[in-house]
Amino acid sequence: MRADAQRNATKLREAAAELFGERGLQVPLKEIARRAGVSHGTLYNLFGSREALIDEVVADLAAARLDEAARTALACDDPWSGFAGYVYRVCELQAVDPALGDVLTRRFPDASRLMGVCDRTFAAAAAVIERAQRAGVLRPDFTGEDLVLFLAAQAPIARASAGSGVWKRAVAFLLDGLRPATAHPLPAPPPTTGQMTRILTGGP
Amino acid sequence: MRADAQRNATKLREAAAELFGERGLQVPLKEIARRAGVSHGTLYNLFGSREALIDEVVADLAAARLDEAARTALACDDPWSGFAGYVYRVCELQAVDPALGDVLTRRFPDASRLMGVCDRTFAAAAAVIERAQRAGVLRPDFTGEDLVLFLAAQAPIARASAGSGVWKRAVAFLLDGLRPATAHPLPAPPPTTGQMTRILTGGP
DNA sequence: AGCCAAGTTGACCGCAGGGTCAACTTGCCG
DNA sequence: CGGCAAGTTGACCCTGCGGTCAACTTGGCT
Repeated sequence: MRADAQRNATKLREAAAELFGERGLQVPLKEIARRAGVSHGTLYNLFGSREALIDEVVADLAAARLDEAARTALACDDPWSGFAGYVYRVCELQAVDPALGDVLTRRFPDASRLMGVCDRTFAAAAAVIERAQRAGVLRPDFTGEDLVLFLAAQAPIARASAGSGVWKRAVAFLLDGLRPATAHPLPAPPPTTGQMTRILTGGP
Repeated sequence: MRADAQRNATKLREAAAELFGERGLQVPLKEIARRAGVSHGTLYNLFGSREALIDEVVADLAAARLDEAARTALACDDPWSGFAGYVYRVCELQAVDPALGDVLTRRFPDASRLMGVCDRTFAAAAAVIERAQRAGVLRPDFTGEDLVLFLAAQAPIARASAGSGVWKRAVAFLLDGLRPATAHPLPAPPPTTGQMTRILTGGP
């Protein structure tokens, strides 16, 4: 790869990181090219597709943050605090960085590394949940799918209320509903992972 | 108004009701015209704008359903059952009819009658909440704004999970978090109505 | 320095959406 | 039944998106 191509790729990665972070993963590619100061043709030449760019720019950063949240949660002595802190933290990440909100929704199935991050995060969330449930501090009928659906639903509100922290209230209401002592029977069976995916992607 | 214009307006209203109900209020106007079997020019000629069409087609129906839900809630002897049933009912309306989901989000500020429905619904929700709080069965720090934000966040999930009823789980978790006995202090002050509106519209 | 492959550019295509309007058709009244 | 206003049509404009590619520029090797 020639030096100028290297430079352009770097500029594009930087611009993409900025715009993804500001406005989510669906920002127009031409706008990324514009901010990077190169032609959009160059972007297509160097990356080929939005998914490839996402994989290069977002996947590692998202993985680092989400993995760290899971690690912190599991390292917490109190399983409930670990779980509650995890939910707050992931919501906060979504509030601060719109790109992270798009990770969990699986709206970019061709970004393979990102899908890997998504899968790992789902497994981590399940572990955090299970630990709390084994400790008897989290209602046993709450599933990983429930949590992901909650996070996905909150994402837009978290983004829009990043400054005021209003999203924290929704998390608090949820958490108060997840303690075993307060649990009432649920009106519907838990969604399968496939159902969850279909609901998230909006597809059939 | 000439007879053929009358007929076309009726066909357009029917087609709009169908498509709004199937796919929400942002359905392309040209598609409505296509389903009605008329030119899109006729649609613009007869209604002038999407908002006007919405006001004619959706506002009354939405008002009827939402008002009925509120009436039922207030007529319920048990304030908690009234409140809980109201939340379920509104979510169900959103699940069954995507157009209703778009009503609460205030995404069509120029549809004045629809905004009126929105305001009345907000007031009704506040009344349902207040009654339950006065009876001591609903935590006192839960506000109408909180409920609207919840409903707006759930709307896409309710739509996508209309068949399976998975959305009911989210409602159930919320309700279990709203009983006074289980309430923990909230991590953020309640949003003002203005904040809520800004969050819903995504705008500044 | 000279050359050529590597890289860049921006015009261009297709598509979809909102919106307009001159030319046409047609309901309806005298 | 004739004629005109009312109404309809679809071609057309604009914007903005993803994506392609021939023509140009330039890095860097010999």
